[in-house]
Amino acid sequence: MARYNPKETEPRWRKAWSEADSFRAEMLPGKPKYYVLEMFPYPSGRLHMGHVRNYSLGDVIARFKRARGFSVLHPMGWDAFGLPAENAAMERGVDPKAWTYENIARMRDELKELGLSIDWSREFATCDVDYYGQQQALFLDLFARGLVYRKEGMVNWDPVDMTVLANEQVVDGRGWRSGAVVEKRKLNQWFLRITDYADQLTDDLTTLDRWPEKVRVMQENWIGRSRGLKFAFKFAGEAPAGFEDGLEVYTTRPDTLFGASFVGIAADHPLAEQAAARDPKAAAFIAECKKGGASQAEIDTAEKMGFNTGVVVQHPFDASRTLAVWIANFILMDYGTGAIFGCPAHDQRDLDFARKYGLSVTPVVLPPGEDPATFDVGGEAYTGPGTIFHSGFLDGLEIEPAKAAAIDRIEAQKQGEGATVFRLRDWGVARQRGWGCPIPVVHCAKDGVVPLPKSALPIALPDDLEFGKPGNALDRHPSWKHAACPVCGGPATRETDTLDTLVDSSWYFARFTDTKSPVPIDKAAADYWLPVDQYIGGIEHAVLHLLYARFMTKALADDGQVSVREPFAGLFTQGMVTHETYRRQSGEWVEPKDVEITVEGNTRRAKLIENGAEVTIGDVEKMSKSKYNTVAPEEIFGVYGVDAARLFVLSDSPPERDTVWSTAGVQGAWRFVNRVWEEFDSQPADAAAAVDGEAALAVRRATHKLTKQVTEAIDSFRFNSGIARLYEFLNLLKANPAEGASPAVLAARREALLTFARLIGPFTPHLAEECWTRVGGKGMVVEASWPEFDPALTEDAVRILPVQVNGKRRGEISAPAGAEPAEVEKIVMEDPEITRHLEGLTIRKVIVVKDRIVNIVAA
RNA sequence: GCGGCUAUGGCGGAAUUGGUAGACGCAACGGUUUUAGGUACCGUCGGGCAACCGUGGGGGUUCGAGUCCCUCUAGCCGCACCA
Repeated sequence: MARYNPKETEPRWRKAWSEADSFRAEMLPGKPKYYVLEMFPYPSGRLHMGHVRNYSLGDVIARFKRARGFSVLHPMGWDAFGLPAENAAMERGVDPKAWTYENIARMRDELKELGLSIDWSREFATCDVDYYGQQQALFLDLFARGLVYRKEGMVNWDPVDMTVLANEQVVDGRGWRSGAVVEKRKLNQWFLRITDYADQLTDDLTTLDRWPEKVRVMQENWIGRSRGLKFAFKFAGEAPAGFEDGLEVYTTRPDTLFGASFVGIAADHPLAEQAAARDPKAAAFIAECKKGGASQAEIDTAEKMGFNTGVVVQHPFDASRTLAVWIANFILMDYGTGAIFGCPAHDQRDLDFARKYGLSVTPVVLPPGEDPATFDVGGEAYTGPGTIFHSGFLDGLEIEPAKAAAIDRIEAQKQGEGATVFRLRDWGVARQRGWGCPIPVVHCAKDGVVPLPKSALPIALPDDLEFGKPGNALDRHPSWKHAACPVCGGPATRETDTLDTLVDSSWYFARFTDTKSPVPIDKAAADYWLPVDQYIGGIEHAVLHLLYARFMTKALADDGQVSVREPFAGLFTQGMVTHETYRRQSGEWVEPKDVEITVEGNTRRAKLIENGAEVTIGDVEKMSKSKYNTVAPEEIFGVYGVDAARLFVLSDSPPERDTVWSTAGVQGAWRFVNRVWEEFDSQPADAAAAVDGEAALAVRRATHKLTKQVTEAIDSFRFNSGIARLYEFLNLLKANPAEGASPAVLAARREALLTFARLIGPFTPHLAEECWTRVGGKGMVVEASWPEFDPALTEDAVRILPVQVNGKRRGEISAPAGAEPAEVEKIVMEDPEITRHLEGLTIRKVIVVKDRIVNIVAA
């Protein structure tokens, strides 16, 4: 009996699938479709364990759905524009394009080695001129619909990457890739009107019932819809220049308007700038405010500070009441109108501010049960429910009706109106980079910004960009930017900004439905395949990519290019692959492969293989090059084969959780692979057909039960549980070996093995084929249908029922499946082991849960 | 601060969704094979001598709770002076 040899079998089966073109996706009208997509990789050049896990997860679903009769689309491509290529170019003087395509070639080989059921005929990279040319067409379509605009505005500038970033790409005040502290700069920028879709993007979250709750919540918070009132205060004296219509504020608590004691404006509010112009003290205060950091810790500890501008406004409901306008450091210019009214009694920040500057604090919401004569908020603002008081026409109302009444009154006075405000800002998409999709417009001295006609597309990147120094290589190219204006024919300058790479990934899933289409999206193909039925990727894209893709889909739907309004019907966010970290005594990181672990009792120790030096075992962390805790997939493939590696990453933890890579773990998977092969190899290929007898029936029942369990486990993303059932079943087969078995058992085993080979197909596809062939399966597993189970055979004929007395387990009995309570009770009462515990007790009640359990209540 | 999630043996995790807690794997321990073993195979494996006790702590509902309710604690993730 030969040991299983993955080095020989695995490439052979991959070749067989490839030759049979097994994974080509086809539009078959009579068949249900299923589109499985994993987030496409950035071609860094090396496959890591995170990729192995991500693509193995998707492959399980793809192979499973294919076997279940779906026409499956499971494509692969490359998110290939972006800064790493430019950095490599700058550091090593290589050409970004050549560097990227070399990386793609290497990673393609590694991915193919994983044995994924991918339709490689649909492969593309976002840096293919065909793809980004189509993206330029799409950009022009959005432009024509008024969803693209240019605006001079404050933008996030990453001084290291030397480019603008979207709000979503700034994390804790730092660039998401470079980690550099982001600066504010005033630039002329390209924006997509994602805020036009803010309502839909919020509302439609409720339709995404196969998305993780967590991601929906994160998106909802990011969009940050709030409903309230926008209105303008009239000035008590003469209105400052530019404020003839008053000072506009936004509030979600119009019900507390009578509790207002001041008006606050942001330090960069135009009115504050006016104050600074005439008063050096105001200017100094504003400068002080701007110094404050944006980090979490700094905001938490920042004290409320204010500066009274001397400007005074009138209360909208009582012109005799006036409110001073303060510049305050806790008000943000880019939310709402950059100005608020302060109601200290019912807002903690306003209260802190009022206490510091001795402003009045008037409660206007009376908590239930409080005495209006004595109620006082003290040091803590009251934000709970209650009845409005001290508030003129609002007195006696509850909060919600009071909000409505206040809005009605303001609207009647023509001072403002109910308003919805979003935290979401428009998406700044221009990047000052040379390795990206050029924006297809020109700047003409006579005609201004002119979009190019589609006939001019693609606007290809020049091949001789010079990336040796920082900054935009396109901008400094000697000739590329010179173009003719399509309107007047005169000389014009090409836009040298390129599109954010997140634009590339916001529609690639639609392009996969027809990668050869002469227009961006082939409507028929998109209508057949979209939406993506199961999308799989990391949680880190919960807001960025997933929000942009949703926006793009809605925009394209409104443009008639797709029919769906949501791109991803199901989303699964998988956990990371982690590993222990190791350090020398000197503090330097050490790679796992250089470390030997020894175990004494419950204590694990590590030392260097090289010289036995003591190594400190650190935390388990995400595999990363900087922590030296990576394990190279190709080395694992070389030792244990691809199937063992796939099996381990799928079996160890539930897919949504982080999984800890361990050599011992993959060895366990490897043992399973070998045990499976042994079992198939020991089965005579020509077993008899007769299937009866007790032992044979037991094997058959177990087979059908297994089929049911594995099917359900895959359907519900509980791959680790499904694999555990497969392990269990193998143990059972070993207990009923082929050697010396009756013809009936041999036949039952044959059925079991043919089923087993198909059930392991999604997890260990190569092993599945080898096993299937060994016991005479017809064709290949990838062509075979998923095994069906007979519900009648998934249940045991005889049930072991635990018997409890007063909730404590006192024994067990055997009863036929489906036995009636009376019948079961009779068996129980004949069991001396159980009745022993009932001596001297009176039976009050006997609870029999059919096929489950018996509980006797006695006293 | 707000929102979300999690807590089960030495470890990763199961538990038919209210019905035998600890499946399956890893580690450990014992054994067999082997010239040898960081191989393979077989066995043991929550705690306790036992009655019993055990799913982060406390309380509750129930014949019965890892699962439902209340409460507390710890940890993780996301967001945030958002008006």
